[in-house]
Amino acid sequence: MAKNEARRRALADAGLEVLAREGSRGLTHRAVDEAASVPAGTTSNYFRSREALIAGLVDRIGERLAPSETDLAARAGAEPSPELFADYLRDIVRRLTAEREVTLALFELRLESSRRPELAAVLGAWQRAGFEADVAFNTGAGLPGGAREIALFHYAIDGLLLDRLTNPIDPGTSTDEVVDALVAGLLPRD
Amino acid sequence: MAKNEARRRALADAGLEVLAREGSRGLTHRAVDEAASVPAGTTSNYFRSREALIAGLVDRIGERLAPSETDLAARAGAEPSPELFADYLRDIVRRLTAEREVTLALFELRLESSRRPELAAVLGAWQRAGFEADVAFNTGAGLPGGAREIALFHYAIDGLLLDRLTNPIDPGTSTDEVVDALVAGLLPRD
DNA sequence: GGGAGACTACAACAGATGTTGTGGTTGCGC
DNA sequence: GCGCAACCACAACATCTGTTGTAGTCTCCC
Repeated sequence: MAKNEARRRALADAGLEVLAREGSRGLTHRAVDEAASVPAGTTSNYFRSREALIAGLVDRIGERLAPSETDLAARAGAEPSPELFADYLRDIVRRLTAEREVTLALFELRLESSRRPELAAVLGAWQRAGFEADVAFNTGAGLPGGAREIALFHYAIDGLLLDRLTNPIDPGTSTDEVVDALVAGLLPRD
Repeated sequence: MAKNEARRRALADAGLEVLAREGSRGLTHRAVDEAASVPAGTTSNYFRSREALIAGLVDRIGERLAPSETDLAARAGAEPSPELFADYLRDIVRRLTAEREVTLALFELRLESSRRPELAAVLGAWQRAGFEADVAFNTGAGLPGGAREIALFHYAIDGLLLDRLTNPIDPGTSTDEVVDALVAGLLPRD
């Protein structure tokens, strides 16, 4: 049993890279070894089976996409307004677009979870927790909109990201403009 | 060279089934043979390489998800209104949710196209054509909203479908309600 | 009914992949 | 210095996969 956590994280990161670059099909122990520049067999030592490897990637993606302390602090400070909400949203989208690799890997994992119950449990719980945190922040900040409205934003942002990271149907409009239009439409007035 | 079109379609359908059920990783010639209940090697005869197989699936998905004649006729008949627009949208979402298999396969292919330029070209063109048809219908029907607004609907609907087909974050709200909320928010007033 | 051409079943092979085992090395407590 | 346990590199194996080739079968037109 391997326990070196730093190396484990490095391997998981390499795995996410492979997943984004080559897709679920290319995600093999050996490919991760190569991406991480470690001797062949190392990934097999840390993640004994392919299933374990995927589970490791899910854990790691949770770490990578968790809001940082500074983000949370910034959120807590300012006073609520639709403009602020739009600011946050633009930031999130910008970050996820920049972390293209992780975001694409997350889409892969979400699809994978549609056919692996044990993955669905872990990933679903993580997603729902994030969603509920968003709702809590929103209501806590005195912004309009409850769970339903926040869910709408999740749907739209997910679809937007998928579009922008693959084949944009409307490349003429900037991503920020799209986000603003979404906020204008979906955030309840007052 | 094989030319039996009916069998070719049957194989492509089986391929989409495999793609949805097992993911990109499980999509192999032999798996398609099995799903289609044909002797091993048949899929290899029709789709000489894995790439050709994927291209075949894209073609087939275009056929499967094209709006039917009757749909188009129904669209052409009625007089435009936001309610009608919502009706259409609910129908589309219902249909894509029911054809879970094809929709999931399409998501797989979209992700795959993010790393296969030749796939991106075909799939991207198909997507953009569908998008432009939606825009044309919308403006032709005298409904408010141009390309930008229709794009918002595409994003939101895609995200909604992905959510509903994998791990719904807000199972309490019915899909129809979500669509209605989207129309209420995103369709320009008058 | 016979022959040409298309279609199909099946075999074969090289390379990739998941998984397990086996030694060797390293670092740490005593 | 010594032993122990954790960690690591590497080899090996059976299985799966993509791809190609070949021979058999069917169909349809003359």
